[in-house]
Order: sequence, then structure tokens, then C-alpha cells
Amino acid sequence: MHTVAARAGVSIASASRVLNGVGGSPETVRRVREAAAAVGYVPNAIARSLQSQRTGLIAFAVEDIGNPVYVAMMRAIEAVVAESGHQLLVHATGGQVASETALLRRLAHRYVDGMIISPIRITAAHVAALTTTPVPVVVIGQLADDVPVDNVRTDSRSGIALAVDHLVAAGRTRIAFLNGPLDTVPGVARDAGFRAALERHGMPVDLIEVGDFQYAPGRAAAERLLSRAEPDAIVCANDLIAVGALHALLVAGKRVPEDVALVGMDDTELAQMSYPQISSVSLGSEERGRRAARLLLERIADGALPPRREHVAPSLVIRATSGGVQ
Amino acid sequence: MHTVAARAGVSIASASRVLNGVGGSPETVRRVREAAAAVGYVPNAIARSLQSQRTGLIAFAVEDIGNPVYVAMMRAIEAVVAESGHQLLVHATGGQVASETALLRRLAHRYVDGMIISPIRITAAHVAALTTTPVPVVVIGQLADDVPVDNVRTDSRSGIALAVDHLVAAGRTRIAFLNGPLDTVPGVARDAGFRAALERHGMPVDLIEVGDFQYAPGRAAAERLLSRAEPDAIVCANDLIAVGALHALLVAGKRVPEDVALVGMDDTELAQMSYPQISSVSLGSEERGRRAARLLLERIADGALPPRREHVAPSLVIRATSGGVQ
DNA sequence: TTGTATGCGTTATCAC
DNA sequence: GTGATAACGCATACAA
Repeated sequence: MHTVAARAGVSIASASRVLNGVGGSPETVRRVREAAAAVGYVPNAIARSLQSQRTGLIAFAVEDIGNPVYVAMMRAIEAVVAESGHQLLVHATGGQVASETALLRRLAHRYVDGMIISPIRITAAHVAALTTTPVPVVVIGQLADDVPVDNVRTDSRSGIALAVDHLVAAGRTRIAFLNGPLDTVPGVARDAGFRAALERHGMPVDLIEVGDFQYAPGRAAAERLLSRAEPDAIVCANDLIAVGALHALLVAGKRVPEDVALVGMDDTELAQMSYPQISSVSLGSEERGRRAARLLLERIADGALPPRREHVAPSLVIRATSGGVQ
Repeated sequence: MHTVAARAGVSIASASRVLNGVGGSPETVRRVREAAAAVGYVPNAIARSLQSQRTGLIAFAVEDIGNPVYVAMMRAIEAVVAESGHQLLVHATGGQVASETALLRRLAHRYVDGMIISPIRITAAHVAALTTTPVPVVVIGQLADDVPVDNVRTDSRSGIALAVDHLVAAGRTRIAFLNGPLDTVPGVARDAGFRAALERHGMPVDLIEVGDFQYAPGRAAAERLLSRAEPDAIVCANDLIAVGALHALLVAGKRVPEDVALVGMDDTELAQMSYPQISSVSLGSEERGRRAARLLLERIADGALPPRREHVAPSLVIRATSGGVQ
């Protein structure tokens, strides 16, 4: 900038104004532009940030960037924030509470303009960090009603009910459930949803296996299930588990869906990339990502907004594994 | 900082020194620490960056963050750069040349300390941008020998040869190839590798279909292939195509591997998450990511280093779809 | 319109 | 060891 101004024979202030398109006589504009082009001037993002008090960065923090459901969210978020000139910073937390709260506290350094976080566990430490951070945060996931933080949620409890109702309507009577850890927010919600749905249909709740929200644990859980019972339908707490269960079923010689029907959750591209294609409860991942991004941008623009809650309703996508036509 | 210094009754300089752990009498240290804790002082990352001339950010630019091969790279990169206190900025370029060169030019703004980019097309515009950028860049992929930029590469040409040799040894005689676009670097390399391998075995090269490096195009390409020929083996240019081909084969009533053997490429988790599990040529994605990250950190530390080329050799992982035991 | 001067929040340099 | 002061690169009140 200094060089450009000197070369153009004007002050640094004038050069700055021209380069930002505010003010400047035609002659000044011409000379500054020429000088800038000649020396290949390009503004320094950091200095500009220091002055403007914004970095142009949005952080997205998730447990596992390999899970297709987060990839879908990330894409949706990226599309929204890119429109407003922001770039996306991705944090992989590994689901560690310490790692997530550390991230939230680090926000005070103001290295980003805002953060979208989707924790699978929400502890008191989370809430404390969330309510004291000086930088806007939007949480994707269930947040207690009294926490004054923008929040986009879905109802996986009723999502599980959609799956169960669908299977019951198809005549299935021994419906099993493969869940993730019960010390996670989605884990407890889905467990409660499954139990409530089965009880509503007057069915015994005895076919539950708990593993992790991953492929291999899902497959192992299905193997445990098949070794002790003969379900005619399996609901899975996410698509990774469902793919694992599908393979366990096929290895065990079961026909899907004739012998055992299967429904996953999250409706990721994995469900469509399996064979047979897996029915799945959509929790609107893209939509939640999109909404979260919009909420965040709004709050960055106006910090005085009241805390908002947005809700995305689940829906069932029926495919081959639950009686749809192949 | 100003507040902390005032509260501690020392100068800003002393406060800064104490907070950075350099110098300070025991008494000064105590008072500054106390004051900092009292006002909840936390350093401003931007101001610190302006002074230190580094952002602590590393960018990783890829075509599609949903492709498991890039997810694997990203994880490996993240692990390495995190050790040195860097954070990862992820760019999705969509494979657009304009988008990638724009990204490279934007590096001049110095919003990151360095970039790892894995373009599937490398044009003259790329080379021009790469050689003029003032910020360290490492390219994952084939770069011309005379381009003075750090580069981590593999040899997918010989990777394809591994797959073909394996299938020939297993007695397959009508080997097909499902490739991605021929205007991409991996596309041409894999095409050349397939042709060379088949010719080396004295086999006719007539079973090639070109689609895109995605699931649906892969499946469509396999359907086109099956409608016009009866291959007894299929080599796929990546795992997404392979999964699509597997499904096309199963829909067509083919037994895999009895009727048709299948080998993918990239050895992503997708290959293990399919049923039957897909044999795949590993191109060492994690290893390439790790090496690229190390090269970048070294160059950031010492810009005078000569340009380096690192090579990761491909290897074949045999699974169920190519005659391995189920 | 233009230039001067100041501030953004830190760190580094230099006398003391 | 400490404090005043000058950077870092830019944007902007204010006065001219």
C-alpha cells in the first residue's frame, strides 16, 4: 500500500480509498490503479481483519468429518456462507467433550466470526462455554430450552416412530433396534423413541443392541442380535450402522427385505449407495445445515437478536430394504 | 491487554512479556497473571497474526469433500498440522479450473500460511498461479517435472497394472475398464495404465467405458458395458465407480466374483463397507496427505528449501470381489 | 477530493 | 527487569 501510494504520488489514505472504491478524483483513481497493477498489489487479509474486526471465517465443528451426514451438512453450510463471502474452517473434535469446550473457549481469540457446532454430547461444560463465548455460535442438536443460544434441531424421537410405524404397517412383529452409545444426545433420544413406539403398538421391547455410530460396531451389534434372536425387522440409529447390519444379514444368509426388513437413519448417500438400497429416516441434514448457517449469518449481522430455535421435521424415505419395489 | 496492564500497574509491554512467558520479575508476573485472570483476558488472534506474519491456518483444497479418498487425506493432514498448532481450512473447488486458480491467487492475501491442493486437472493457468504465489503450496498429484513446486505423487498407471496382473493371474481374459473423464490427470494416467497392461498381456483393448468419478455415473457406465459385452472382470478408476459397478452387476444377476471379478481404486473405506467387500488398489491416500502436510510445514519453516518430489507406491488390497476368500 | 493522524491489539526494539 | 515507542498493514475521522 505504501509502495502503491508512493508510486502514484498520493497519500496512503488516498490509495486506500481508491482501492476500496470510495472517493478519489478520476485522475487519482487512474494513477493509483495503475500503480497497484504495476507492483501487483494485493491487500493483506490480516491487516484488513484487524481493522474491520472480522475474519471472514466460519467454523464448523463436528465429531467426525468422515460421517456422510456431516459431509452433507458441511456442503449445505459452505454453500450458504460462501454467498456472504465467508470461508469454512472445519474442526474434527472426535466427540471429545474437552476438545469441544476448548474449541468454544478458543472462540474468544476471535479467529473466526462465528461457529456452528454439532456436539453428540452436551454437558454442563458445553453450556457454560456456550453462554459465555463472545462470538456467535449456533448449535445443531438438542439444547435445553433455557440455554440462550441459537439452535437448529430435529426430532429423531419421532423419526424413529416413523420407521417403527412403517414396519408395523408392513406386518413386521419382531422389530429390533441397533443404537449408538446411550451417553450421547442422539443415543438417548433414539432409544426413547424406539421404546415409546413399540409400547404404543403393544410390542415387547427386548431386541436392542448398543454399539457405536459406525460401520464396524453396527455390523458387530447386528451379529450379536442375530446370534440371540430372530427379528423380522431392524431399525438402525444411523446409516453407518444400517450398512453394517445389512452386511451382517447378508452374511448370515438372510434375505432383505423378505426375511428381515431394514431401516436406517439420516438418509445419507450411503443409503442409496448400498445394495439393496436402504430405507432411511431423513433428519434433513442439508436443511439443518442451511438453517444453521443462515441463523449464524443473521446473528453476526445483528447480535441483539433474541435466541432462536428452529425445527426440521423428520421424514421417511422408503427404499428396497423395507418392502419397497426393488 | 491495555486493561490488564493498567490493572496490574505495569506497562503494556511488561504485560505482554509476562503473558508470553518471556521475562518479568516474580512480583510482576504475579500481578499481571492475576489481572489477566480477573478481567478474563484472552489474546486477539488477528492482532497476533498481524505482528507474527502468520495465521496458524493451513488450507486444503479438493474437488469434492464428499469423496472418501479426500476425507482420508484430510484426516491425515489434520493430524499432522494439528501437532504444530495449525488449523485446517477446507476448500471445495468442484474441480473448476477457474475456482482453483482463483484460490491460488487469493493466497497472496496471506489469509493462510500455506496450502495443500489436489487438482484433478492441471492447466497452464494452474502452473502460472502455482509458480507465482508468495505462499507455500504443496500439490498432491502429477506435476510436470520442471514446475518448482513441492509435490507428492503416486503412480496410478502402475496401480492399474497391479489390478490387471492380478486378474490375469486369476485366469480372467475379458477385462473391462470403467474410467473417469479423459480430460483429468488421473483419467489419462489410468487409461494409459490400463491400455499398457492389457497390451503387455497380449489382450485386446475394447472394453472401456468413460463416465465420471462418482457412484451414479459409474453404475451407468457399468450398465452400458454389460449391455454390449460380457466381461469376466472389471477394473474401476476409483472406489465410487466400483461400488456403482458392483450394484449394476448384482442387478444384472451376475455373481461377484464368480461371473465377474471387480477391482476398485483408492482403497477407501467404501471398499470395505460394500458387500461383498471390494478389492482395491491403494494409492496411499493417508500417506500422501501426511507427506504433503510435512512438506508444507517444512517449507513454511524454511522457504529456501529446493522443490521436492515425493513418491508413494501403489499396492493391491485383495478382497472378496476378486477371488479372495469371502 | 486530499492528506494528516489515529486506531485496530500485539509483539519487538531500544534505551533506561 | 522495565517502560516508552515503533512497527505490522490497513481503514477512517477529521481538517484542510
